[in-house]
Formats: sequence, C-alpha cells, structure tokens
Amino acid sequence: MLYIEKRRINTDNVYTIFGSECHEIIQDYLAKKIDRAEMSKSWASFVERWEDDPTSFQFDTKKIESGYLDNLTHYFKHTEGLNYPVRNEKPVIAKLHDKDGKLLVFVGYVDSEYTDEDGNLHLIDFKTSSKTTFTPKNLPKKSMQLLLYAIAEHQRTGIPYDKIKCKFDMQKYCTVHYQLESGKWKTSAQERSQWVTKMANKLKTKLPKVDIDPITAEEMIKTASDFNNMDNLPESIQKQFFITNYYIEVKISEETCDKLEKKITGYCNDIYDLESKEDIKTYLEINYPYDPDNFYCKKLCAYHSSREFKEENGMIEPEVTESLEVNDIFGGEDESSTNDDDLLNLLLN
DNA sequence: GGACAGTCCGTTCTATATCC
DNA sequence: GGATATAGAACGGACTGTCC
Repeated sequence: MLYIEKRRINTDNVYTIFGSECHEIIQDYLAKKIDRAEMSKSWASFVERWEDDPTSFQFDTKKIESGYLDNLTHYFKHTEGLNYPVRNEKPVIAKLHDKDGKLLVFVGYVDSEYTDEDGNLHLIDFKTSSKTTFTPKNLPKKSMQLLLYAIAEHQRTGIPYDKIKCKFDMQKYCTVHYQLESGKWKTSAQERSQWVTKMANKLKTKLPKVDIDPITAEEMIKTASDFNNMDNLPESIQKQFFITNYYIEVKISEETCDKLEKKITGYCNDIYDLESKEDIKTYLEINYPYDPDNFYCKKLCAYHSSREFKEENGMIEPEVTESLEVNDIFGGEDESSTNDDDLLNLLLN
C-alpha cells in the first residue's frame, strides 16, 4: 500500500490562470454547452474581470499581454466547431510494465476527445503557449503525455494505433491557406492577430493582377491589416485565402508507443532508485543545492518549490495536511493486489 | 507562347541567448 | 516552465531572360 500526501505546490502564474480558462471555454463550446457568440462573450468577460482585479497576475510586458490577448480573442471568434460528440476531461488509465515486469499505472485526463465518421479516435490537447518550442526535435518530448493517453485508449478499447490521432490545438495560431499564381494551394502557420499583415507581400503581388493600381493596393492592404481581415478586398482576392485552426499532429505507431513505454518506465525506475536512497535529503542538498536567485529553483523545481521544503527551511509557516490513501497506484510488491477494475470504476464513474 | 534555367528574395525552420 | 529576439541555413515562389 502506498500513501500519497496531498500537498499544494503553488505554481500559478498568469499563463496557468489564462490557460485553464481557455480550456474551459473551448471545451464548453465543443461540448455544445455554449454557442460561438457565448464563447466569445465568455472570453471577453473573463478578460474584463482579470483587468478589474488589482491582485491578478500580470504579463511581463504590455506587448506580451496584447499579443497573447489579441491572438486568443481571435481564436474564440473564429475557431472551428466539431460535428461530432466531444468528450472533455475524460479520465484515462495506462498500464505499463517495466523491464522486470512491474506494473506501473498512470492516470490522466484528455482535454478533448471525439470519434469521427471513419472510426478514428481524435485526442486533442489545447495549448495557449508559443509554438517556438514545438520543433520536430522537441516534439517527442512534448508529446509524451498525449501518447500516453493514446496508449491508455488503445488498451481500453482495442482501437489500433493507426486509428488514433493525437494533436495539439495551438490556440494562438491559425493555418493560413493561400493560393499561388499557379493555382496550387499552400499553408503558413501565423499568429492569429496578424495573419493578414503577414500576407501583405502576397497581396502586393496579387492586387495588381486584378487591375488595382499600386497606391490603392497599398491603402487596401493597410486597411486589411488594421482590421485583420480581408473584407475590403476584391472577392477574387478573398477567395485565394482562408484560415483554419493550427494543429500540430503527433505521429503515432506501435513502435513509438513501445519506445515511450520503455522511456517512461525507465524514468520511474530512476525515481525508485532515488527514493530508495537512505538519506535522500542529504543527497539532494549536495547534488541539487537550493539557489534562491535561480528562477528554476524558486518556481519550477518540484522539490524546492514544495510546501514541505519551504516548511522545513522556515520559509513558510507549517500547515496541517491530510493524507490520501491510494490503492497501489504506482505498483506494489504484489501485482495481483491491484484491482484495476475498481480503480477504473472509481475514475470513470 | 511555352519550356527551361538562373537569380533574387521572402519565408520558414531551427538553434541559441536572454529574461522572468 | 513561460516569453521574445535574433541569426543562419534551407527552401521555394516569383520573376526574368533565353531559346526554340
């Protein structure tokens, strides 16, 4: 039996606050609890409450603030709906085995999930962050959580991996579809709040071809950029552009999931090894000393930002904590003692 | 006028640096 | 972890010139 102490680690910041709200709003929309107008209104009203609250978390700069808010405002006005029943925050359980056959159970919640008409299961993770770090090199690391959910759903339903589609909905961005002079269509990922501005050079080429003189073309492009839409442009030009959500799709296969299982169980074994050290606190103090001037140490390190660490070092007043008994969630000595069905029922009902 | 080659230049991708 | 800024490499669309 393993006991996990409930601790509150305060990792809130302006991005977690906004991120949570964005999740809720889009999930309500996809679940058809609210319509598009209500979604837009709900977002506007949240921003208003945030602006009126003198104690609210703030963005680092006004430029970052306006970029973030403008992009998301555009998202809630223009994001695509789905024609399928959507399940939000669905609990999933993945059961992995390490190299010694020890069972490790992981529990998570899928942001949104739906099944299309071809029987493909789509798992969506919403992201309000920048796409900068979602490079091909980093994607495997970023995708671990989504892939784990895919493994969980594969185990539960038996759906083959090639029918499971995982994607990140990058809410600050849109995919701009534009037509080349050859008639061929291309796409470009752009920040939502300035997608028209980013098409200015293309418009500069296209407008003269429909007999718009250079001065008028320049004025038209400026107006379009200012309003971030192409409503003022000739219809034949408008037809050469449209936007959709920007998704980053995660490739999934039996092989990638096998690799992930090995990686995750390896991490768990490292944690077991670390936790089994006789004097872990001395070990951590020597190898990972606390540096109060280091941002990572103060805000991001799970150990140094924990209530326990702060209490022990007199950084905060002690607080009474309650304990939660968990039925061998992370694997015990005897695998047969884990009642998976009970745990599943607990989570799904 | 169509096909092709070469050049220009804008866009995209990626890595890195820096800050909080 | 989040963000932005910047630089360099790679890519490819648009344009131009030449040839037939």
